[in-house]
Amino acid sequence: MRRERLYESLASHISDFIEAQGLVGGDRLPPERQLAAELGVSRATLSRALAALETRGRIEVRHGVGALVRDTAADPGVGTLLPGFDARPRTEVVAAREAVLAGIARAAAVNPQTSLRLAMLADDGRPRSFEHTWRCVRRLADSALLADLDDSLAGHAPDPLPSAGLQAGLGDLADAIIRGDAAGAATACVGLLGDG
Amino acid sequence: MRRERLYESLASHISDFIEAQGLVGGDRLPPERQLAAELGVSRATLSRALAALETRGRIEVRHGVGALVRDTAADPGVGTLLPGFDARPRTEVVAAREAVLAGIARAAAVNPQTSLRLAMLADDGRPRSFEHTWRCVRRLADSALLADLDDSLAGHAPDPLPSAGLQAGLGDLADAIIRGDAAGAATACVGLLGDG
DNA sequence: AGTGTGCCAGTGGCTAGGCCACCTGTCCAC
DNA sequence: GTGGACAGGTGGCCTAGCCACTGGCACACT
Repeated sequence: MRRERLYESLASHISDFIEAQGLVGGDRLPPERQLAAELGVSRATLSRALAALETRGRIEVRHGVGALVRDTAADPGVGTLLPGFDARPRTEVVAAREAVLAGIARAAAVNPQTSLRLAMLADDGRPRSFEHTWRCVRRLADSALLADLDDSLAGHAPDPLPSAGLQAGLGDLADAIIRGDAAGAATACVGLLGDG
Repeated sequence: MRRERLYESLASHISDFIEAQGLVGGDRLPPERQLAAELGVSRATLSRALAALETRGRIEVRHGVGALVRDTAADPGVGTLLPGFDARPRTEVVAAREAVLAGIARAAAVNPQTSLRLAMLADDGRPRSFEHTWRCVRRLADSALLADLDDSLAGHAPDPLPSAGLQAGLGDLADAIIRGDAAGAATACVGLLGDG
């Protein structure tokens, strides 16, 4: 029943604009002054709309640079599963899941069991997948509670898309766990879900 | 380390203000014009800070009425999502809370805001308490979700008792955060709750 | 007395224009 | 080649103001 605020509907509009233009991670939106003129709103209002999109994790606004589209696996609708999570700023959910990932990695690194470590090694020539690696790490960590927390947060801070950076990160993670380096394993998880 | 935006630090400040004034659900904040004048910022910036607090669920802003404090108890939080903590092995709960602690410490270390760091320094001669230090760190981390997770787990992996080891650990934690060393801050949290 | 109606003061929403801080590329001196 | 100065473009923030919405009040009417 509450009237929608202009900058809120603007945020949706810009999100559609990103989609329509086929912009992907790293691409830049037009400058605020230009975009405001094109959309027929003041720069202040447009800026608030961009801020709203930033808390949703859709873009990243950098002083002196511009508004950058963030690479995100689109997962509309999952928010209804766990009401409350979707109201949280996306950066918080990402930080929380990364904290859980780090905890799982730490637990996996201190587990003396060795057989599972082998399954984590990269197949010859084939790139490491997040899903496969992570499944092995979770089993090695052997904590149902941490795994549940991971699942709860996964829908809202989803698995990262394959990329060169992800490959390197997964490699660091696997190496640290095989070495039994708990601190290194935890550190390797930071940034794994996307540059938060 | 990204410079913090004024309206973001303002949001934290106002959140503290709500706490300090003892405002509860339904209470009204001062009008924007007055609050902006008292805080020495423009009304536009203050309004953006209020918008940020609204997306965090801390307040609700109504056109023609004002900014109303929201009852945080009404938010079921994460605790209800993961029932049956008591049934989990204690080691798992401890590991999970330590993971959350590490995530909070990491977030605190990368927060460019400096004023809160000073409050974390040990009082002359008096031992550092876990409660006080941790309260400062959580504030610095500025993540409602991680704080909720911490609260949910705290009842089952309670705060540690004062000891020489705890003193050293808290010192390491504070030093790392003041240095802005995220990895060090996270590592300092391991073992803090006692090797249960 | 009860009821409805219009008004109005106070509130947030939004605009306009401007100055400043920040980033990045370029160009020049070394 | 390398490092520093510089300029253009960008977002951050401010001042000043008008508009839209809400809620309570006085006033009329029943």
